[in-house]
Amino acid sequence: MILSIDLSSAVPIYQQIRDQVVAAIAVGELVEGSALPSTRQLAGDLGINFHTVNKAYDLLRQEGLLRLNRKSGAVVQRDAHSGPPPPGFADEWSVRLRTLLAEAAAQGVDAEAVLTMCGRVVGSFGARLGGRGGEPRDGELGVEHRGLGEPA
Amino acid sequence: MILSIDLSSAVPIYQQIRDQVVAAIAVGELVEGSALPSTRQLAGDLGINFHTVNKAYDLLRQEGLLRLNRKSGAVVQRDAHSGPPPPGFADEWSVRLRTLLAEAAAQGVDAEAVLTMCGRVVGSFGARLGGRGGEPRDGELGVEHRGLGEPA
DNA sequence: GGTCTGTTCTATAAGTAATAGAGCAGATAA
DNA sequence: TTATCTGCTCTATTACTTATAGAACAGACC
Repeated sequence: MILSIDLSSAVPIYQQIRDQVVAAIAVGELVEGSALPSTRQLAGDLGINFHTVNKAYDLLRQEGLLRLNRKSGAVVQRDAHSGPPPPGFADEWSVRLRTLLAEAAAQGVDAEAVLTMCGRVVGSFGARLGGRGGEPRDGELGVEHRGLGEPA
Repeated sequence: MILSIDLSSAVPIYQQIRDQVVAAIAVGELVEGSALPSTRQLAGDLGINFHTVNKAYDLLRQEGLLRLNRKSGAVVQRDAHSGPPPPGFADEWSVRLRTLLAEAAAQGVDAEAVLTMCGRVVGSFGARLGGRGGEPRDGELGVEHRGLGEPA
């Protein structure tokens, strides 16, 4: 998994981290049991403060996607195959879905195109099924910078 | 169109207003040419500051959905039938779509269910086609409060 | 003991969200 | 002309968020 952050983005850093971990779980790059690097480690690799990583991990824990403890560090707690979503998730999520799809509709993207894009995205998630990937069981996260990063 | 805001929500008020105008355009409740109430009028009806409404309208103008001028006030500039989306919109939008769909996938919503929900939402937008609604051409916005609103 | 982990506290600087009041320019109607 | 409406701009304040930083604690591991 390659984690990249964009310091010049309007999206907060902690949210960029969260979004990318969520995407990695959706794709199958991270599965239940996968270990993530420690907050200080990842912060050092990304060149940011460890409190920012802490915030991202804490958010992921609140969403039920991460398990944190002193013993084993940060471990993925659930993935697409860990069972049904928590109660109430679908309702809350579909509200946001409606808002996002409405934006495309208002801007003139026709219904067919919208559903085609949805299908393509969802299809890209299932791509890694069956194999469970090449033992992605360790916190080997690549690091990539965009924006204000020095070339080091 | 009924505009309701939730003062206790984590979503900023100006964004709630924006989202609901976008949704109204997607559904067909507002079409190209529809007039919206003035900033001060809507602010008064909602019991909020007119600068907050101003911010929402300004956002909608930046997105190309609203036209603002001293003469005619706030007027919807485009809807689903006003032609193709502006260049670059689809790219930027699909990034957000991927993030949102990934969240559902990671939480265990299966691909089929996700696409079903997408289809249902998109279908609800096309519901008002053909008729163009019952002349929704005036700033007759209902107002509804949730959260900390006094019963007045 | 030393080092790693998550966790918690305080603190600061910069930015955002929402409030408020005042005023200007142009268009409209009494 | 006067009065009122409109969008628009300016300053200002309060509260919250974002990201930084340093310090410390408890538990696990070698």
